[in-house]
Amino acid sequence: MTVRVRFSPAPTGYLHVGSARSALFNWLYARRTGGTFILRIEDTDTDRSRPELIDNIRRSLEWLGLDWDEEYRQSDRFDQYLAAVDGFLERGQAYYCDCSQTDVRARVGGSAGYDGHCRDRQVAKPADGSAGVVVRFRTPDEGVTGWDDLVRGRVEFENSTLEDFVIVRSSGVPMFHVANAYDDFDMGITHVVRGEDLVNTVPRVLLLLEALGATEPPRYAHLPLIVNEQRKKLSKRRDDVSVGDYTDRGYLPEAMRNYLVTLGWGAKDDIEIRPISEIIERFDLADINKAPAYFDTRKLDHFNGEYIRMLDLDSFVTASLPFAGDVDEELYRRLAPFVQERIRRYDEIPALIEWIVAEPPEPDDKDWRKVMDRDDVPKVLDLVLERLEAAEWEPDALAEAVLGAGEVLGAKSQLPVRMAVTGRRSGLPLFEPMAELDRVVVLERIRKARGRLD
RNA sequence: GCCCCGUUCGUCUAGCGGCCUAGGACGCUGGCUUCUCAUGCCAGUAGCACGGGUUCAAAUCCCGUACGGGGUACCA
Repeated sequence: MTVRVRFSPAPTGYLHVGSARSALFNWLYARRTGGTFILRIEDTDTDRSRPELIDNIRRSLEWLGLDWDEEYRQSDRFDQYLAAVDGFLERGQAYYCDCSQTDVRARVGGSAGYDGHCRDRQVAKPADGSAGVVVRFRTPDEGVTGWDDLVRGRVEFENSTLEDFVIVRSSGVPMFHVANAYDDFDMGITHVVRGEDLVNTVPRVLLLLEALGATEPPRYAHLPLIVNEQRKKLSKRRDDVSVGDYTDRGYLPEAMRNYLVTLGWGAKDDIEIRPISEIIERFDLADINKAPAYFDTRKLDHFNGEYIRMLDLDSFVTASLPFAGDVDEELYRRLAPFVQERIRRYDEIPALIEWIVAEPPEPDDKDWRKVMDRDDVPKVLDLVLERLEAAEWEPDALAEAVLGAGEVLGAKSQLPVRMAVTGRRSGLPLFEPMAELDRVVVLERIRKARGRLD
């Protein structure tokens, strides 16, 4: 049996990390088994779907390196779903219902559900354009519907807890459950891999599948949710989680993808950071955890730093240059080796190089005092100034001039000079970048700092 | 309320009855390397939610409790 899996986003928002993880696990399973990975846009909610978001979702998947083999859009297939529903209607598996939502709520009480009011009322098929009539699927009153979930084991629902749910809106547009069941059947989906928030839709889809004549439903694997620090499902509103946000902040797709894999799954040999090919070799749906996982950006940052340091110089320069701001490319290339081992995200770059390509930042008061409030600092700066006037303008000579001054005076000289020239007490190695600056600029910065000491 | 589910270091995970005085990773702490910071390397820190069973033996199996989560739409 050839594996066929699908990632089925609704285009109602940007692709967020939870959905990305679902897509990733589907993709991994397809690639692992030599199966087919399908992208199916579930845009049956015509009010909420935003066509322009489809492109964003596709781009985010591409960014993550998740390539798909087939693509469908449910809005292209409404006719087929409706034809299937006609079959249900003819066979008495579904019926028209003209109850308003407020009527239903009044009868059923505050809690949700439907009381089957129209089951046998023989509500007529509405004439075109008439509002207020939906199609409901007739669910069994007894028995249980269950399945063996690849992640969670046996899950069962009492059919009595399932109300006759709506499958076609009064607008005539089919709803999620039918579209989902029809497509999984029609497309020969063998495994449904998605978030745990969808478990309770399975019995409905299973019933629909049966009504459709499917003899063998797909296997289901429900992934544990990715949660925020409050242990709640990641939400687009509360949490800053769209994949695009991460590309903007300078994360590498490989790092993001690798980190996402560790949420709910772990390789048996304890190696977390590894090439995607090795992950594909080892991945299996049966090994996925049941418990929710917290999306820890600190660990993501660590992964990203590791991936940044794995890059060769050319790749690093090409990838990070757009984040570096207004810099000459050749100059940036010379600084890049020092930058590369110091950052975990590309958006940290500007702060590291601003003293070289522009002006140093205004020093932090505490840092300034910590470095400069020493009796020997004025003497040190004076001597450094004197030696720098005459020094050959290249890194080794600059180091000798500055560090030598310290030795002569028996004082620390690197930190005060760093503070004077870069405006900070930490950062890139001092002398190589300093040699990129003009002598007059460096001398002026040191004199200015020296002036503040009197 | 009703339905479904989860629980191994602060966090992510390995573990699927003996190899576990529970392993790895992030974080944190300390050390070495070093022009600062960072990288790299080394060391340390901290956990099987609780209570009953089953078994010669339980983190691993069963039951209960507690806590947590998901769902409960003419969203998906």
